[in-house]
This record gives sequence, structure tokens and C-alpha cells, in this order.
Amino acid sequence: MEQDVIPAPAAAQKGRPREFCVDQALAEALHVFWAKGYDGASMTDLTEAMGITKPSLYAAFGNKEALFHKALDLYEQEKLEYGRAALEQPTARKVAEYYLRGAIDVHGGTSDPKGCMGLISSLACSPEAESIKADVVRRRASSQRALVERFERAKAEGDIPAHVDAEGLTSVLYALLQGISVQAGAGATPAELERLVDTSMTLWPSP
Amino acid sequence: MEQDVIPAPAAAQKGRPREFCVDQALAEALHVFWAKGYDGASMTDLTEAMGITKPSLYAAFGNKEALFHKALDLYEQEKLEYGRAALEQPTARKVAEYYLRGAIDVHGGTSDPKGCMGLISSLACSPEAESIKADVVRRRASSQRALVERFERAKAEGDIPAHVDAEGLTSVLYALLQGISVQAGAGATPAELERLVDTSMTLWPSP
DNA sequence: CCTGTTCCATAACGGTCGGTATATAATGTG
DNA sequence: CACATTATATACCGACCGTTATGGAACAGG
Repeated sequence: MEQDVIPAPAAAQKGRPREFCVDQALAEALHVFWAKGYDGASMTDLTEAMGITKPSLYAAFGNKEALFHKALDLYEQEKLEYGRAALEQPTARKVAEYYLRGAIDVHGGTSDPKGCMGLISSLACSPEAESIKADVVRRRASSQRALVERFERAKAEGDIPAHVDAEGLTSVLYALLQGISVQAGAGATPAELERLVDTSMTLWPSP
Repeated sequence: MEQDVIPAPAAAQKGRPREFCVDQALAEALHVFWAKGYDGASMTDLTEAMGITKPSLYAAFGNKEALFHKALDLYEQEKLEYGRAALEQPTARKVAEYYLRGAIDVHGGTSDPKGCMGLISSLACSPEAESIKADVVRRRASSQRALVERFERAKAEGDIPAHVDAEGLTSVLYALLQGISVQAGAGATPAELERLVDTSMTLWPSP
């Protein structure tokens, strides 16, 4: 079958153009999921915040679950960027501190909802949200693995005492990050969270 | 108005006796709340697990929220007992280790649901469950205060270096406990959690 | 027995959930 | 203009939510 060369007008929309910005609507949806969790965010909550109707949402994003996965992508790109930057810090101590201070900024700030969106949406697991939880757990395991490798490199560089378990240390750091999110969500002030981080750093193993 | 002296037969039931054991039904309800969280546990889930009908539940416990508070009482009494025992350990290090190992037993075991019931029910906050969250936060703050006092005593006893912040250290320990619950809920094995605790203990400040 | 009280069982209440069918409005193309 | 295509708006779907009204069953006291 011969196929005509498509002029490729890049955005040749044939029908009626949509009246809202997909990216902006997704950002609003992210905010709702972040504040209420996957189960707690109703379609009415979402459509009202996004400023669109339900059919528009389904046409643009598929369904609630697909919308959440896209929102989680955006969340990781925009809000968990500090995790990638942390790995590039010169010493293990600075890696940890970058992580912890970043968590305070993102999860304890005032402009965004308190706490971690992944935690909020995955801890309470309604039966139909099991795939949501699996997605969050998978992403967390992936980034955790990168941190283990970073700490093993630090051990090789003499940056961390040889007797310290890199995997154990990673679990400890992640536990602290999760604790920061939990306490931020429970109403802890940034000052209290900084006290937590300051004390954590005094405990950090010196090379 | 003169009032007759009530013979007080202690359990003078006048009507038809109930056909189920309230304590046992409450224990079943606890299990459901623990596994699914407050919002995730439906009345149907609860009544089926408790082996009673909805009118029986309402007559015996009031409503869903009152049932949850009673279940939370039972949870604290039975499952968070180790928290009180931990405070009586001779040294701050042993207090912390008792806490952390206890958390693995309760939240990482196989007989009960994984994770912390309070966390699961309070992190995702549907608008009508705000009082649930407030109750959990209040109970946590109360027990956290007791731990701060214990660590301040430890500092006075030379058990913890003077330069360590007792409140900060308490926040750190609680963050670790919350992290243990989160990771247990995400599927971490007891061995992984023990690795977390072992590493935490190597970081613990020596007097 | 009868009455009062308490409990169980069924069924229903209004409301919200995620998801859609239908009809209409707005665009590009002939 | 007609036509195909796409987006919007309204109204609706069956299922489930927490809660309760109703009617009958089991007990104590008279």
C-alpha cells in the first residue's frame, strides 16, 4: 500500500480545539492527588480543580488511574529532582544532608501540600489502588538502588567507614526521609524538621 | 424525688441477650482497620469480619468513627505496649533499640497486617476523617513527649553526650520508627528491617 | 399469659463513587 | 455549503457508601 508523504504540520488538529491546557490541568490534578491521596481524590475534586468536565478528563487522560500515573511522573520530575542532584554531591555526608534538607523543602514547605505524595497515596491501599501502590513501591526501589550504589562508591573512596553496611545505611536514610514526610504531614514545623535533620547529621558516621 | 436503692446486679440484662462477644468483635474490627485504614475499611468489610450485622454494630459501638477510636485504644494497649516497656530500659541506647526491635515485631511480622495502623489511617485524610487524624496525632505527640523526657534524663545521667539535642534525637527515633512502618507496609522483609535497625544502632551516639 | 425491653435480620434511605451515552458546538477540508 | 472530526455540556448509569427504619425474636418481671 503506497502511503502519501504527510506534510506533517506538527499540530494539524482536525476537529474542535480543546479549551484547556493539558499540562496546566495535569499540574492541578497533581496538587489534588498530593493533598488527598489517590483514593481520597474524587473525580469531582479533580475536575473542579482542573477546571474541566469529566468527559474532557477521560478524553485527555484516559481514566483516574492513568491520570495519577502521569501526575506521579510530573511529581518526580519537578519535586523529586533534588534526589538526583543529591547523588552528585562529593561526599556521602553531603549526599545525605542534601537529601534530608531537600525533603524538608519539598514536604515541609508551605506552598505545596505537606508530606510525600507517593506515601500518601500508597500507604492506605484500597483494593483497586493496588497497582498505584505497586507503582510507587517500584519507583522507590529504583531510586533506593541508586543510593546504595552511591554509598558503596563512598565506601570504596574511604568516605564511609568500612564497617558500615551500605544497604543498611540507605534504608536508614530512607526511613528518615519517610519520617520527615510523615511528621510534616502531621503538622511539624520546618524548624522542628530542621532539628531532626541537624541531629541526624551529628549521628552520621565520620570517615 | 425519692429514688429506690438499686440492687445493682452488675449485669442485669433485661432484654434479649446479644449473640456475639463485644471484645472479640472489636478485635476483628481492629484487624480490618489495621489492614485497610479508616477510610479504606467499609462498614461491609467490618461487619463481615466481625460476624455481625450493621444494626448490631451501631447498637454496640455507636458508629464507624466511635468504633475506630475503640479499636485504636485496643491497638495501643495490645500492640504498642512495647513503647512503655522501652522507656524503662536502663540506658538510652537500650531504650532506642527496644523501640526499634519492637517496631519490627509489631509492624513487620506476619501474623498481623504490615505497617502501623495509626499511620495508615491518618496519612490519607479524607475530609470526614479529620478527627481520626487529629486523634492519632494527639496520641503520638503524647508518647513522643514521654520519650523526650526519658532522653533528657539520660543526658543528666551522662548516658547521652551533652551536645546532643534530646528533642531532635526523639524526632530522629520516631522518624526511624515511621520509616520502619512505611517500609514494612511496602513489603520489606524482617531481615531488611533488622539491617536497618542494626545500622541505626551503629550510628547511635556513645556516651 | 402479657408487657416491656433489648437484640437480630431485612431492606431501604439519600448520597457519592468512577465512568459514559447522548447531543451539541467548534474546527478543518471538500 | 456539507461533512468528518474532535471537544464540550448535561444527564445518567449501576455500585457502593454510612446510616437507619421496620418487624420479628428472645429474654425478664409482673
